[in-house]
Amino acid sequence: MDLTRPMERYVVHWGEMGARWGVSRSVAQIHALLYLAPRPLTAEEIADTLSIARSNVSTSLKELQGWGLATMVHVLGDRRDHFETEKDVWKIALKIVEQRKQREIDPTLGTLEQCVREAEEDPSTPRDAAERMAAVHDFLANVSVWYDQVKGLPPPVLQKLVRLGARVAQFVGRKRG
Amino acid sequence: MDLTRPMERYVVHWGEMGARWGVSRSVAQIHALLYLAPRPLTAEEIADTLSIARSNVSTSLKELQGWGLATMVHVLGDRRDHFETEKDVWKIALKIVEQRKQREIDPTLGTLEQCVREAEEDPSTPRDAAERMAAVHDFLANVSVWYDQVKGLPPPVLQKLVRLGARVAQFVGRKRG
DNA sequence: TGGAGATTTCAGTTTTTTCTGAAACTCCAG
DNA sequence: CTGGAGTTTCAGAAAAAACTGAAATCTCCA
Repeated sequence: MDLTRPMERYVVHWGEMGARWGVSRSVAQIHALLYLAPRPLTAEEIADTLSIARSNVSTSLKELQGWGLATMVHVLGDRRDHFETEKDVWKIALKIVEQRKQREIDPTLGTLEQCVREAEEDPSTPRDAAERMAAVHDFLANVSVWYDQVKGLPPPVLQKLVRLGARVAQFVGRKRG
Repeated sequence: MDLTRPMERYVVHWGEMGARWGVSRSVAQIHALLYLAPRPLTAEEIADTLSIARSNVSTSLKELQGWGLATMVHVLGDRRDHFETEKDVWKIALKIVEQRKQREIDPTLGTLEQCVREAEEDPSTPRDAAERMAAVHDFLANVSVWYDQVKGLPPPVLQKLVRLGARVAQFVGRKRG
């Protein structure tokens, strides 16, 4: 696919961003490309457009599919696989958060629980340390539960909430005050 | 400093987590260590405890200070620098988010603005593509403004909001409905 | 002023991650 | 079957990131 200057810039920047957040450059670039593309692309088109190896595209697409950020589709009369991505930014964001939660936060909660339990049993671990670990655990658990509730809300409602911003705190304050 | 088994496990896990989120292992481990430590530690103690080079500790501490996650303090009668970290998990979280916003989101907003502007001027860039870039920009801008409002709320209020979870949406819905 | 303790810098090494290209595999039409 | 288009796998190359140790710098005090 042909990339105009601004599109290229977007894709490159998105690659950098991905890298800073623990996703490989290629994966992020491919996602950005699919996001801008007017139609599903084949792996080869992607490789050509971004100048990366065909095999790299294959691997990266698999990873994107694992994140739920790319889906394979077929075009009538074409034997090749084509790929596209969600275009709704809110849905994209929710998927990313969901995945990171599943892959990192949830396992961390498990580990922290064990740490806290062991720390409480172990007489040589200072009480303070155990309490601090517990504080981190509780924090993550709270945020996790919050997210599970919020993720179900339809994007427009989420948008409304975000637009309201801190004023939500006042609503809530009044309700309880 | 002596690390008991559970503490060691905590520190190691936190190191892994850091690595997955774009912070070097050492930096994350040092932060975890300072978080658990009962008193400010010297760079040398940190190096010994974590078995990493003294110079690495120096660099990492500087980075942590840059994030606002470690502060230098002095102990009476001791010439060496000692380091400690915030113990309130909410405050730690807010600092991290604040920094990532400043370092990554804000510059990204700038880039996206330019991309969108150029894309609108450039006749060879499809209208669709320009609109999609704009959608990402607007999304990030919204979240950014939201965060700026929310970060000022005192941690206890934030906690309350998180505990309320999705029910906040209903409050808001009723208020407007 | 000099020198010991403390810290930082930085060039080079090690480790980790990412990417490539060739080979292997799959699937289908002829 | 057989051939070719399409895709995946994987061992090794390349690139990027993290880490080390030695030397330079700083700082305080006798």
